[in-house]
Amino acid sequence: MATIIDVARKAQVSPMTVSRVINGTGTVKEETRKRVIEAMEELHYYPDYNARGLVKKKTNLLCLLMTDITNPFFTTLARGAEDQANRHGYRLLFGNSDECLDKEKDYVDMLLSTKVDGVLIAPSGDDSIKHLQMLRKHNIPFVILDRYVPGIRSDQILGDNLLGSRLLMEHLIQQGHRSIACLFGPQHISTARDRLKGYRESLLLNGIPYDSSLVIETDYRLESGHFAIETLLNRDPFPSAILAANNLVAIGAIQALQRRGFNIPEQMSVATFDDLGPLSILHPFLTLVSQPAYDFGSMGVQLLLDRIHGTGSKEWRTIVLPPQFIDHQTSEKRGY
Amino acid sequence: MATIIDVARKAQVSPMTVSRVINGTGTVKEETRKRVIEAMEELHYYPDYNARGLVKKKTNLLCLLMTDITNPFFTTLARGAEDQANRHGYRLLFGNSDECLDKEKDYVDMLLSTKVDGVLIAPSGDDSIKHLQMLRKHNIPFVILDRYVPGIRSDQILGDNLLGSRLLMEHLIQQGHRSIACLFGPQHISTARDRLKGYRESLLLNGIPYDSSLVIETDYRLESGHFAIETLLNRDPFPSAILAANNLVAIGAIQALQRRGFNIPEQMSVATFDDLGPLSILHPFLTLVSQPAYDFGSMGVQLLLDRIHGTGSKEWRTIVLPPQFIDHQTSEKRGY
DNA sequence: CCTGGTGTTGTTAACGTTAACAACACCATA
DNA sequence: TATGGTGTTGTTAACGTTAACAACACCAGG
Repeated sequence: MATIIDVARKAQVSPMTVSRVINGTGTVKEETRKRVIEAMEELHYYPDYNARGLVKKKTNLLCLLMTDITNPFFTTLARGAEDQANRHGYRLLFGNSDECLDKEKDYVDMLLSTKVDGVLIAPSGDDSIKHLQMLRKHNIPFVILDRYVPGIRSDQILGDNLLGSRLLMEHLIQQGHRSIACLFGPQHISTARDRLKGYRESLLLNGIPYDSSLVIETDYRLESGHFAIETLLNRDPFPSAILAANNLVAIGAIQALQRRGFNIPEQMSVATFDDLGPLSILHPFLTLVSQPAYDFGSMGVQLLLDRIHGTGSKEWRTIVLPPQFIDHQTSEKRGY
Repeated sequence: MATIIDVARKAQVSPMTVSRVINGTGTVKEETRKRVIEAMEELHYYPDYNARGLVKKKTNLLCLLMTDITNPFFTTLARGAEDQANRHGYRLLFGNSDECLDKEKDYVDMLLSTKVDGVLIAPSGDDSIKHLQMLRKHNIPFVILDRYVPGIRSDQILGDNLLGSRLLMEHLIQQGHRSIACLFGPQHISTARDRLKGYRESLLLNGIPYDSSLVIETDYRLESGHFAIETLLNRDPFPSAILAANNLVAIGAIQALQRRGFNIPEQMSVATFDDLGPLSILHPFLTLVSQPAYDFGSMGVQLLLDRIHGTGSKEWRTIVLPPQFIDHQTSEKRGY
């Protein structure tokens, strides 16, 4: 509750001198500095970041806007971002768009009023371009994470989903699978497009015909994994392996299969993307390519700060982080 | 970049009139209101929350300070808090103390400068009392989540860990286990104390002698689950069941056991606390009591807002949310 | 003794917003 | 026609901080 003026009065100096002590700017006699510090401590003084931001036009606030905090990929990413931001004296606001364009818009509006210094965003989909253009118009630097958005250039940190998809398919095919279902994700999301593309390319490369009755759309949520299995069960042929759009769809699918009495992985191999938190360490069901989520966050902040401070390259930078192949059935790990 | 003054000029009114339109306070002629709104849109005007906060002494910012964002319990809790905060027009800042008192202190300092309206905190332990007293001294309302702190009174949302522990023990004992190990958590954390207490009481109630060689300390982290198993293996007797301090310790223990060739759950039953995200849906290894994490967050925000607005009771309120017993081995769910 | 630099401190105004009050027009009523 | 209420708008000052500049003391060098 004490202000810089209270401190100044107590230390018998002007507020400006106190400000200099706080910020380490200008020169202050050692004796005066001591008096000021003493006064600050006695009054339990904390500078007001908002007032400071008002005059400095800089809030030291970043925002990380994600599509789903409860997804382990994003929580780990968030940790990376948080650590890196704090290390550089920035605070980090979290937002959750829930894969929903409208919620994303609400957050962007809020950010414009909060006057954040920069934004890390995992876009909800291609239509997010509106929001990105809005940020750009207001001169708020941003870094795109995980999903690229056609039509906008910016700094971005992406995974290689095409390669990831191919790795999983090669693995399945190598294991002898020829009838592989693909539960693909929403096509307005770049990761889902690339993963589907990888599926088709791998089939082609291995001379396996594309069978549209094995290919089913999902929405990246657990429930759509259930539905996909129901649909699949009514079709012919029934596959021996599944490439799932993402981790949640994979879980949903496995759960539905188990309910129907299938043994996993004996009667059905399941491969998918992104890790699933601590439990996956000991899970024998899944083969997956994971992404270095922590690095997504920490490098994202790094790129963003470079842009904010004008350090680093003037060009837009795209960093592609390599997928890591993990077969939980054999505990085999390989980097690419 | 446009300010309220730019809008005022464009709409040919005073800034105050614009302010009235924005906030819906006072009276403004319909025709004027239209002109103002038009001007705001043309200029892409967004009010500056910081400037507003400065004069209103209210930031509409809350903070949720947790011990570990990557723990599914807290991410779900975070979702509950976020949804509830947004519903009431509040923004939510997230913080991660990493079970570390110093990091917690840094966050509290930061919050005092950020002038948040209120704080939700899952304390790192009993020593957090310093930080809570600091908040209180600065008149920042707070709600304690998950772990109580002896010596401080406040609004709080807690689980019933004593009951939870008993439920798990009853279950194990009912299944015929007599030699049950306890991997207990840090004793400066209330949840760990209560869980250990439940262990001892259940033994007593069932006439099973307490054997200190079956009781091992952990630090709530995955690795300490490993170490605990190593220690256990060198001791006599070897248990047939384990009560693990929390979800991560349980995973660590299971992993270590599997490496040693143990079949889970045939050769060892494992019971623990809190859910583990989507994967646990299909995990056959664990028996656990989970807590309604989403409600922790959403009710916490509710309590906090009541306190901030002065609505609700003057008395400190403690809400104890009941544990839910889940046996993933049988998919049995029971509420208590 | 003057000059000019250096070190130290203070003054003023501004950042964008809103609270409190003032002012004025308009209308109905006595 | 005077009175007073109501509806609408504007003016001033304040929130807590810092940038830009001003001011002054002190000392070395000519």
